[in-house]
Amino acid sequence: MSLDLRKEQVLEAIVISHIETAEPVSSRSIARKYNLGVSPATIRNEMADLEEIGLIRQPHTSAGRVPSQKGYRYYVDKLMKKTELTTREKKLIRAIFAKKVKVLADIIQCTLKAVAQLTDYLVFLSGPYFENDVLKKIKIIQLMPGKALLVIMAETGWVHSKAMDLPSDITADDLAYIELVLNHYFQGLSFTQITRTVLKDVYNELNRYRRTINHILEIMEVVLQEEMKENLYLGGTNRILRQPEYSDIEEVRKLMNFIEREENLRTILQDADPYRVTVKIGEEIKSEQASKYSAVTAAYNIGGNIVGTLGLLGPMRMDYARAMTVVEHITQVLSEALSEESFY
Amino acid sequence: MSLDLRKEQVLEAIVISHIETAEPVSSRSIARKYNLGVSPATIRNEMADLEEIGLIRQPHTSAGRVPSQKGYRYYVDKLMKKTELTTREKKLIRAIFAKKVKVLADIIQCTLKAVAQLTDYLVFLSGPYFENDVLKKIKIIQLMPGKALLVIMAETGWVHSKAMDLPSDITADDLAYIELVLNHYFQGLSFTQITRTVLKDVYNELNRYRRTINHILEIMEVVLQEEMKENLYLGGTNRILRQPEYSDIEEVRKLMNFIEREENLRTILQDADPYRVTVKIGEEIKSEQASKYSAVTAAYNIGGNIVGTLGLLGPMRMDYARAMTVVEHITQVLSEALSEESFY
DNA sequence: TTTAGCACTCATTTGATAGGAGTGCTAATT
DNA sequence: AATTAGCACTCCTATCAAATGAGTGCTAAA
Repeated sequence: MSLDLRKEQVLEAIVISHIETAEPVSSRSIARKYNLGVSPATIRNEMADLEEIGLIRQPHTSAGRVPSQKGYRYYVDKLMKKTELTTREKKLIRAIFAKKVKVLADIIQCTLKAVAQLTDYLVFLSGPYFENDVLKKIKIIQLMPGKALLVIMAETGWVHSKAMDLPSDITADDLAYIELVLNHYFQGLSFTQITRTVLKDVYNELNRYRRTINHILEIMEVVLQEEMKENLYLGGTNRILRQPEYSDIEEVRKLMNFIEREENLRTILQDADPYRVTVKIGEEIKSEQASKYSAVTAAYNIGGNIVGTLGLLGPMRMDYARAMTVVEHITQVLSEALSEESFY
Repeated sequence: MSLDLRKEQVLEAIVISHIETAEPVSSRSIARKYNLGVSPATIRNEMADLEEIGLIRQPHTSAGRVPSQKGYRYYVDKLMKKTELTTREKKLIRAIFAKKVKVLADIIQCTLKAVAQLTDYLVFLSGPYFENDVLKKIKIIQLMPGKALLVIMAETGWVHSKAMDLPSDITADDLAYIELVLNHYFQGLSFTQITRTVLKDVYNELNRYRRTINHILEIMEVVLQEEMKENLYLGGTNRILRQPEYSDIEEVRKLMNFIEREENLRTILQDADPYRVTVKIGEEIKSEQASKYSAVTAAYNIGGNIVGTLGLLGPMRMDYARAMTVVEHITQVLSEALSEESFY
């Protein structure tokens, strides 16, 4: 479906104006603000047509028009112009990320903070995960009697370690043997494969150390799951209250309810195209409760491998151009920050 | 200041009723619901007296009474009866904590979740910190060329480890030597002492490894700071929207603004008496913006050492008895859970 | 000392009205 | 054939007065 030029201009005017003011847009205000060189009456005619196609609608008979979900989609796909961040804003972002942060959690906090400074939407992101990371080596290092360190090294260079208690009758030789077996079974496997399969084989092989191996495998599982778990972080809850749609407390409650269920946000992130900025408008988000929201998402990477996704959630009347620019830029900065050095 | 019995009964009725309904309490409703054996007129007289002392006030001339900050304080100190959690609720808590959680972050999540199930107030807690934990031993373990693991063991049994990159020209002997020196200087010192002092001495002693030692000290600092940082966790933001005081969006904004500034919450936790459940009402919280809120806090411990504090924040019209019970019980469960085993 | 009774206050609800923004349609204009 | 001026019509919103009712304070009687 494609519209003639003037219809597009009218639609664009309606979308832009409504995004800005949150109010229905009247034919007169379009004639005034956007120089289309025609009278309100003409615009009204066009509006009637646009409404028939379903791109805009009227909240009630004597009101102006607001874009429909379809209208926003048309706008995003065909009319929207890309925007840029100001140099000031870019500087701001650099400044936030500039602090030497060595811990993953801090970088995530920086990200949330940066986005919150740039938009009044909800920010959420799935923490880096390494489902496909491949295990390079396992080490068990005895720290003192009854206490050892389990170290898991991955191909990507990430190292995970966790302390654990040992039965007192385990000797250094035992540990060395266990380490050998574990490496034999697990080396070269991806994290997913490890948790799914081979566990049983190992268990049998190391039968005589049952108590210890149980413990070790349990801890390995914890570590791996920790690593593979796509942690979800959320921010901007205060900011979004500035959006006029949330001057009604009921709407706020609904929104809070929606984001309270983590899987809602997870789904949005998972449904995103990993290779480009994705825009989901209203019912395009696969969740009944989300029919009034829109989400803009983009993936971020470490050294080129996609490891997580960042998203903005806001009312359907979202500044899509802005949101896309922000999401794109931030994921890029985030990727760089993560790729720069090895983290814990 | 002490009141005669009937005044106390009236005050108690007003507080309880207002906590329940969030509405001003009339003399008639007291006469009806609480059998004081007197007429509304008598109660009105008592109310006039109570108002004069400043324990209650009238929102406007023809309205009932609501407790004042002083009134709540009197109630909490002298009238309030302790409540108990139902066995059902206790079971619920057990269930939430029962899942095998090995990671600190998970336990915190459990805590937030449990409290959110039990009350409709904001929950927040300062994560366990170990300012006074004493360093037992440092180990540097080479994993592969250019990569080593820095392990910090504390007297409490907690073990922290972090991977780091090494200059390629460092030998195993070098590392052993560095380890020796570090232990020599740091062993037996508390984490606070380590970050504050001795760093310089070490730096001089290990001058010839400057590049490496810089790196190691930096990482040590990160680890220790991570450990000492009183992390702040927050939950229940949705739940508190159920409180009728937050059916006005402006109030919500103010509240969000208040909790957005972490130091506000930090201050509340720091001001708490570590040895008992603390109740701060209205202006007793040292923050201008908090004059309409109340907070109930209690500390939790690991093996008897206090390591953090948990708090509830709500409107002044808070169910103090309930809040205190919940806070007390949860901190206890949390302490047990944390003391049970060694975590990462 | 208590309480019935009543006048008084003031927030809230209700209903009616006016105003205004905006549309849709028709007929005139270009 | 396309545009537009003009006007009737719709429906939301603001305003105001009046009614309502909850609750008090005070006085006088019990």
